[in-house]
Amino acid sequence: MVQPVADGIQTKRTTIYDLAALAGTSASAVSAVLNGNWKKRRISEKLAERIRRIADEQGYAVNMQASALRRERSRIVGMIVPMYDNRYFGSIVEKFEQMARDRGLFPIITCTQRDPDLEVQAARAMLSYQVEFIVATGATDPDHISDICRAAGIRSFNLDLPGTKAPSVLSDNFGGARTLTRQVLQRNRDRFARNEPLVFVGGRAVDNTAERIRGFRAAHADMEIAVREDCIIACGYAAQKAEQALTHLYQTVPDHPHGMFVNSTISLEGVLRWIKKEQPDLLQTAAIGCFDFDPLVDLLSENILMVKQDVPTMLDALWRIIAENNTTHEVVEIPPVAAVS
Amino acid sequence: MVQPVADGIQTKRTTIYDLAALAGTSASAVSAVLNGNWKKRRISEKLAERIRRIADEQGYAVNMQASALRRERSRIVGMIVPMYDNRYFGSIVEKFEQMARDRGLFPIITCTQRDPDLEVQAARAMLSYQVEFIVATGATDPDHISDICRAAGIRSFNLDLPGTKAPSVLSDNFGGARTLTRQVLQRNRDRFARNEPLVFVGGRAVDNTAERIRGFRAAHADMEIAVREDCIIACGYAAQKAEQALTHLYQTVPDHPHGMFVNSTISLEGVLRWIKKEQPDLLQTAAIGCFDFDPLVDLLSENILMVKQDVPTMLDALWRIIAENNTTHEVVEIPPVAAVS
DNA sequence: TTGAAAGCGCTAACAG
DNA sequence: CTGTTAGCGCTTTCAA
Repeated sequence: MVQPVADGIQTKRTTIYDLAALAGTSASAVSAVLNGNWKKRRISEKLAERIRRIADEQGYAVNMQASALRRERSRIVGMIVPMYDNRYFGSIVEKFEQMARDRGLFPIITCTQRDPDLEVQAARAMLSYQVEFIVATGATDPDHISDICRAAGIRSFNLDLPGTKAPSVLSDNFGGARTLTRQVLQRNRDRFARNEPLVFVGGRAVDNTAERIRGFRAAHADMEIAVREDCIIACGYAAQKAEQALTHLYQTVPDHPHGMFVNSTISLEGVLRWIKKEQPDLLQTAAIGCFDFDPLVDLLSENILMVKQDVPTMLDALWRIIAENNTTHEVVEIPPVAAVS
Repeated sequence: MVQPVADGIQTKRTTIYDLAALAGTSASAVSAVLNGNWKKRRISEKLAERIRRIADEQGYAVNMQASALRRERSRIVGMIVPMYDNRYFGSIVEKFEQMARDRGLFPIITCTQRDPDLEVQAARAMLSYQVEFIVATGATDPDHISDICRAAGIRSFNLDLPGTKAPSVLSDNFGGARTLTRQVLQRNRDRFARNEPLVFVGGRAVDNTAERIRGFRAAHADMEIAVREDCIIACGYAAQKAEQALTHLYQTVPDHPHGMFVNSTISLEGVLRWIKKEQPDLLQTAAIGCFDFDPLVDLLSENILMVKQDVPTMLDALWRIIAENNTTHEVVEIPPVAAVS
């Protein structure tokens, strides 16, 4: 049954039938041995050893498509992620992959460019490949993904952005933003003798950003500084949007504040571009807070304070919920950790 | 055949047999219609339409495990990538995914942490899931992956780092490094009146880094500046390694040069940390070149010149080679693009 | 102790 | 124009 070989390349893959023929036994024995449940079948140690040796020699690899079809279990787990343009999602993916592999699962990750259609398409593709569950990370429409999964009878989980139709694990955006805002206000007061509110830049005024704005307000209240409503700008995450927003703000609002709360490193990129072009000394005259972490930013200025979302703890919580397997749609909020230089 | 439903969750997935029963036709008709080759089978437009409607109503999704098993074609393609800690690999993955989807393929990406064992393990896992080919990106041992793939009868390709047993697409490391080095030397001469060689920091002294060192030397020769052999430090990519290397260099080599060629943004992170701690005015007294791009670095200083590897062109070349399907192990070198502020 | 056989869901050849 | 059937590689009963 071993197929013709040309130039060292097998045209057909080795199957358990090939191994069975080579070992003078049956496919079912080979299957049992290779799956480690041969003690249950009381296969002789000798046969087991021979089968293993031959499988090794042939470089045999089980066909998971066939195995999954028969078992009705793919061992594949899916994760949807928006982009790879920052450390945050990068570390989420790295850690998720590793934790999945540690559990004997095969992770497939798709990056959907913050595009709702692509998210849905990706979820459907994953379902076609029989994933056991989907983690929707930072999805623009998590509930839609939950609906699709539910219709297919598989579970889904939300990470980073919450939904109402599946359990969610996210940062404590309110608490994190409140602490960060307070630190920045304090530093402006102590170091720059500025007792003024901050500008808020970046994100979409729902979900996480709404929570962060709430924390932003609470911190101002804590320090008895009035929020400037005309300086809360949820212009989206893109760097260019943030840059444009600031250009516009500084043109139209002459008595603007100087310190800022920036909603992500991506938005910060735009903010810094604008600073470089229009207000090059701003980093020496006011503090900035960033709800996100990048080590390069840390080197840019002493006056940019950051919080880092606690990815390891978030993923521990996620996998705990996955393992628990109950049907409540709990929301778990993980405090970010300070990353102040 | 439609299974019991509890709480809106189907316990069993809909199959083409369910659809066939619902439509009063056969599974093969359903299959043909859903695969778009129903004109070949001359199925009536009316039946086709009914089948499509019912499939839609049921939220049917083909089981790719079964389909792949039968077709002996998975439509899955694999990519191995080292880490998600920089923009370069991030953009490679984003673009690869998109190009795979555009071709009706399903990309699975695994991040292997620059760990040779993990690379092999990942390749084997992908083969078990019947990938049609594997792209090994920045692999520590590309030829090992090629061997494994060859034994399984599937093709492999190298990206970013070359191998001898599969086609390779990489940056023109020699040319890129030569140009970048020349620019930095020139800027040191023009702006800082320094006519001295550069320190080379980061990477492993093989493959790409060896080529870059060659370009580094060539540029020095071009400008008639003698290379300082004791200042070529291929200490690995990690930020901390670069930081330690510089600390050591400046302690042991008192007459060191000031300008630098840094081999990646990750190494640059360490270099900048060292600068901040030990030589905070260095960015005002010498230029630095970085073989890699990050928009945040661009904001850090006017005196850091970068080249950006040309990911779109590299991936176009990669997919061209994949499509060509011939057996030569060509090496394609793509010039990086300037990203000088 | 072991092997034969059924069947997971799908596709394609073949037979109407 | 359409349905029946065999079989992809594997796992798991069942029978010996």
